[in-house]
Amino acid sequence: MSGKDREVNEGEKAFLDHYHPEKYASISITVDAIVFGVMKDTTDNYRKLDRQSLKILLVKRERYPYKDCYSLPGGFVGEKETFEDTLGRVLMKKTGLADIYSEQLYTFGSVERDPRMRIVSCAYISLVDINQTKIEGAEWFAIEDIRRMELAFDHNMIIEEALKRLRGKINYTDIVFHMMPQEFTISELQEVYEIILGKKLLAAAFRRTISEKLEDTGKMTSNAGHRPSRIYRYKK
Amino acid sequence: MSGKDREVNEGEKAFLDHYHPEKYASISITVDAIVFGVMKDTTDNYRKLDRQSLKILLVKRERYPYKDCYSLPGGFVGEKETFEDTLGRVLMKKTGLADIYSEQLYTFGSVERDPRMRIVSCAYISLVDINQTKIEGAEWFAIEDIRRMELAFDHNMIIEEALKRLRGKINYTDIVFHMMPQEFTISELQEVYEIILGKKLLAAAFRRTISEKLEDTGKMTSNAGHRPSRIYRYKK
DNA sequence: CTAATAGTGTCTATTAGACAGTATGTT
DNA sequence: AACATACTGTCTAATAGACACTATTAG
Repeated sequence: MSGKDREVNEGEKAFLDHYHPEKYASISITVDAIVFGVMKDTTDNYRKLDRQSLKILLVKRERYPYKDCYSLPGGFVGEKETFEDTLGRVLMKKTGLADIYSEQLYTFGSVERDPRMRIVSCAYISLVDINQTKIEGAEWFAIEDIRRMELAFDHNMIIEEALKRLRGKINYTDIVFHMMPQEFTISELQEVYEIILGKKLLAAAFRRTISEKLEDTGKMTSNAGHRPSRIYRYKK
Repeated sequence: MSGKDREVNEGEKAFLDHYHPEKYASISITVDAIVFGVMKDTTDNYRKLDRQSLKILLVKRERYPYKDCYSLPGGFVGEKETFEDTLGRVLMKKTGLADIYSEQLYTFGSVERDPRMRIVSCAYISLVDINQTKIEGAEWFAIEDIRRMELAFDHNMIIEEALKRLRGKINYTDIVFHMMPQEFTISELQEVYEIILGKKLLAAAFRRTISEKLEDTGKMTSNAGHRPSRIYRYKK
């Protein structure tokens, strides 16, 4: 039983007519997005595979506070706006992204996290296939580089929490595929798992377990300087 | 880099001096608690074990909106109050509980979830050992009964989400033990798992896997009308 | 003795880890 | 040929499911 379509009795109606929201605590809410993507870093050695790295989209703040610092893309939730609407609006405006996979991460509400006033951040994790998207106004940063930067607010901490969540979910969900290109090799996929989990996996075991989620495209890689690889897509 | 102790330059200082929070969107935040506990329902048959059931604490609303409806215990977050502080304050006031295990569940932010104004709910799951606590002002309800009730706001839905989270975490964390009495039998523990997972488990397998988390108290049950059971406590 | 639960033993099926060994492109 | 990667086969270890079997109490 929730909201709009509910029947309201006389007593409640009278109560609502005299309710003054202005007199309650003034806390603002922002939605911040941790947008993850996987990027290929091309190598010079013709024989070696391109290594991939996990990246996050950051924007440079144009205003105070933390002017000129990098931060997660985010913005204030409007009074008639759902978190998801805010997320979509903010991502479009600050990064140029539209319609990407997102899920709520956690809500950060410590009192002093923003110097302006009490601002609570509802953080969302978003995953994109970097190849399919054109970014405007934001830049991709590798996790290792971000760890050496001082981001605005508590955003360094938020990113670490996001990584933990990714790591926790990768083995019992199919979220990784939101970051993968349409077609990929098992080795590429394995490398993404390894980056997120922070450890090497055994190729044989990985192939066995992952293969049930994959569909053979019939294509093969070429000009790799070594044995070609089957190209797969995510099944279902 | 976050909040209070940060060095602030001249430009940012000037900006903050002229910042007026009042002119931004007015959204209120509540913290709502889903307090879970396990209760023994005594049987008449001297031979049968007492069955247990999973319960949630609800309070009857004394004010509009949803006056006289049952709802989750909750309350508004003060401007200088963390979510955890609000949670503690609200739980103490509405249920008499203090210092109980809690973790953030999810933040519910749909626009129409409260008829008064835009109110966002940051929901927390709390787990208590019912035997150790005295409840004042709230009542325990079995899940099955709650499913047949119409709770205030979107609280029915929030409870379902909380159950999903419990179910998801029970197998890779030790959270259940927050709901268990200090000492318990493996059968009792197994029943709690079964209630949360909504399915029967095989006793032999359950004993094997759970035993590493348990410590024998040396005590046994008695007067049970059947073979006595070892009594354990949670190890570590 | 019987009902009801406690607790063990064991066979099987499934899955993960380890790792050797084979396959196949490019230069 | 040699390098780098792709891919397969197989042995082993660990774990979960199934289920029969034994143990122990109160009445």
